[in-house]
Amino acid sequence: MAANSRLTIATHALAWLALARRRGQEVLTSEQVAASVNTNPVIIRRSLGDLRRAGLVEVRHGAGAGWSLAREPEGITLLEVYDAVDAQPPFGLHRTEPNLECPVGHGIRPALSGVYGRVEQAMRRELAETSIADVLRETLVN
Amino acid sequence: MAANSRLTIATHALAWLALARRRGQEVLTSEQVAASVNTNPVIIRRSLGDLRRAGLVEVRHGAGAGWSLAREPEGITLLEVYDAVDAQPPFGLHRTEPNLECPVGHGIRPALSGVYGRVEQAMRRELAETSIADVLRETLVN
DNA sequence: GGTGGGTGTAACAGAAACTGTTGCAACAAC
DNA sequence: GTTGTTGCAACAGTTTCTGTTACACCCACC
Repeated sequence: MAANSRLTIATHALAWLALARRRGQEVLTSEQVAASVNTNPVIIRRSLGDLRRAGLVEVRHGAGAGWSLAREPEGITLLEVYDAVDAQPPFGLHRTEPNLECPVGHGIRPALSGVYGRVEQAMRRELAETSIADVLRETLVN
Repeated sequence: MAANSRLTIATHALAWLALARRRGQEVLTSEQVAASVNTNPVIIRRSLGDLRRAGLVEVRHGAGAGWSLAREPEGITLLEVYDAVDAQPPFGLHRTEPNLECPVGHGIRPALSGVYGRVEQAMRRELAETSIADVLRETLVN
């Protein structure tokens, strides 16, 4: 599968909004964000639409419209962004149901669900450690 | 993308090999494994081929051929299986290069690589905590 | 109250990845 | 040799994501 870049696009957009705000430009259009990410404005609207539904950004319509952060960048963690864009989980179970008459086929799905759940929890703990402000700081030193 | 089920298929095959061995049947054919996973034998050969290259299973050719574990199931961790099947990493960077003239576009890829690396390390630590024997034990209580 | 710049969303094309399938060469026990 | 099995290439089908076009809707501003 194509590597999932949704979290990357959304984080990029948020970091750019945070930097623009620090520079005094509160509102950016999807076209301005798209110019930094180097993609189509519709991709940005889809991504920022997810973030708006999660309460991370706000949108203004009409003339002079555009997007702005709904919260301080220090308070937005990558875990919230991850949940907002609902990227696919790292591992999937069997696509077709295994043979339930085999003892392994019968019990392996709940067993793996437990392992995969712990893995995802570890991932989430790590994502919660980093904020948009952290990403922006790291970005600007490069 | 379709959820990645490679780790699931490989782990299922290993658990089944471990159980069969405990029952006195050292060697299984790809068709016997496929019957438990409920898929095509070629899928199993591809998966077990990855595990063979990683030294986790052994194969015998000719008549009476088939697959067997190369190590004790207690000593095979899901991290080794994960590395053997090289599933895709959970997050991808931008598909097209961002605008390098924008300060965010310029520095965000190394910044995100750092975060994503820490997330993957957390995932790997968790995968290393579980062995095939653990999975089999959990499987048989369900 | 128009007007114009921008968002919201549907529809569709293209690319990429994975699964599943068929077919056949290679191989080794018997 | 015969037979059962792996190794692998080639291809179709499905799914998912990205990218693109098109158009309705919205609202600050004149």
